[in-house]
Amino acid sequence: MNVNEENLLKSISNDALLDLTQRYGQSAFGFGPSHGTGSPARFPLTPATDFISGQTTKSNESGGEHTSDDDDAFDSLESRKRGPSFGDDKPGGPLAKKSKEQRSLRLSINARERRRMHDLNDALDGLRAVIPYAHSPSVRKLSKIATLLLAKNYILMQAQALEEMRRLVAYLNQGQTISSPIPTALAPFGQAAVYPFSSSALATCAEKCSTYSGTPSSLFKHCNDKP
DNA sequence: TAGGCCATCTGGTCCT
DNA sequence: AGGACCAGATGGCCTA
Repeated sequence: MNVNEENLLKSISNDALLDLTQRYGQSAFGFGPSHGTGSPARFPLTPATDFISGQTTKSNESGGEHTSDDDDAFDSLESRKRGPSFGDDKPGGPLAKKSKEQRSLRLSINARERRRMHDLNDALDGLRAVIPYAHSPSVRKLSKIATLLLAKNYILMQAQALEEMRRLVAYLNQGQTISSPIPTALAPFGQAAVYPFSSSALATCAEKCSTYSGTPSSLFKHCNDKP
């Protein structure tokens, strides 16, 4: 992990997300209509390096293009692709000095580790799939750290929205038992003077973000504001 | 060209 | 003993 990522982790709630949004587009956390078809990518990618080509050219991208059945073959293939310092199957390489059994064991361990990392990447892909950000061919795939940080914030945001809804339901129930039902025209969204929360507070972060058209930095400030 | 991100290898540690 | 997990090292690819 590099210094920037450490800083991101230390300041997840504000600066980190600011940074991530700036890097991954203002439609990060964009809901509804903007989801996938929203604002243009903040990463002006050339056609040759867009998301699609990135997937195809990056042979080791998560998702795994090989199964565990061909691990051994893949192992030596990857070793060849990686270059001289990974001489596990080359004369003079680390494994060359070891016995055949040790080498076999090492290759087996490597394959297992590779499989484990592929599983981890599959899980991260699954997480990316449910995180609301611009899933667009022209937008770079979220990095691992960005995926985790955005997922965390998304969960916090959903929890906040849920809490708002609970408070709203509690308020409505209270109003029905104590006084007459609230007329439709006086629905909470239009009754800041009566309803304990402001209309802006009623709109969940998700709703706010879905209609937001400002800069990413102010978007996340917006979402982090307490009602 | 530097920096970010990634996949892989590797050795160590812990757990079953 | 074998497998899972982890962190460090390394090199490749891509972008600004």
